[in-house]
Amino acid sequence: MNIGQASRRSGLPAKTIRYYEEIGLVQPSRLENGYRDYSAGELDALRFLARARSLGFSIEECRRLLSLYSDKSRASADVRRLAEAHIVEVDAKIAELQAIRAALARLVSACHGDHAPDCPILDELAGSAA
Amino acid sequence: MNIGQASRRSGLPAKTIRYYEEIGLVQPSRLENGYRDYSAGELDALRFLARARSLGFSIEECRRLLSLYSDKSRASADVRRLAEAHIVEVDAKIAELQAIRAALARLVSACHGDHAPDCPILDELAGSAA
DNA sequence: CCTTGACCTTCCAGTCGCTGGAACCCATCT
DNA sequence: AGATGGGTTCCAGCGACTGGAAGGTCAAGG
Repeated sequence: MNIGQASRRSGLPAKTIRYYEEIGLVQPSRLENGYRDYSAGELDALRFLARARSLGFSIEECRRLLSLYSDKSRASADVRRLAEAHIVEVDAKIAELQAIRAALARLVSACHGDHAPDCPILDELAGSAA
Repeated sequence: MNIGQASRRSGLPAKTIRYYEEIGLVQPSRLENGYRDYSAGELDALRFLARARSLGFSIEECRRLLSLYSDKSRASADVRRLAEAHIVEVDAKIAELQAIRAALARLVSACHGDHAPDCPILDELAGSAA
């Protein structure tokens, strides 16, 4: 199957699929005319990547996951460890964003938002307490 | 004040401060020896930037905020609009991360995590339901 | 046979917000 | 004079793509 089909069936842009080949994630064979030719297994790998990336795994984590995926002797504990470590990262990001959100909400609620030039948001960004 | 002091007092790395100059955010005058010389106002601007960036405003949003900050005739409603738009973005990111977190937690809880090679996490990433 | 249009190929540059490093200048202390 | 610790410039690289130019390939239509 050519890259256009692989793109449609995996949901990944063709550019991204080429990029994944370049960095050694999924390397298809080529037809005589030079076109990439994706096997069913390679399409599976692309779909796998699309899902793992959408869950926020980095490319290097995806590479690990892919190799565990194709390693028949892997221990599921390895995979679980990777996923758990990733949850910890996600939790940290959520907490950070929630703190940011709270700070912003406080700023906005302090701001009358009219046509007068004095603005507590700018005042606070400029100097007093963070 | 030289860049080292400005860095210590603003909390921004010197490299970052030089970068901000390069992109036209804060452009200090120079001493005879070529060293950057930050005024009190420029230090304020750097602190302002440090805070706004830590709240997740993009560089371009910071540029807007800085210009509102130095615009005596601005309406605080303009600032408020920017902050509110930013909250909407932050909320969207939080929601996305929470969805990701839930999906990961579900995967992890389905995985026995032992030394056997079958692993529901990989199975699910590979193909069935997302 | 020629053209059109949709594909495919490669390669290079740009995104965002820094960050690291090389190579060099300047200031101060011993 | 030399060591240390500033400062300066410029170039390259991060992650994970994305856009665009320039050109090869393929199937269908006039």
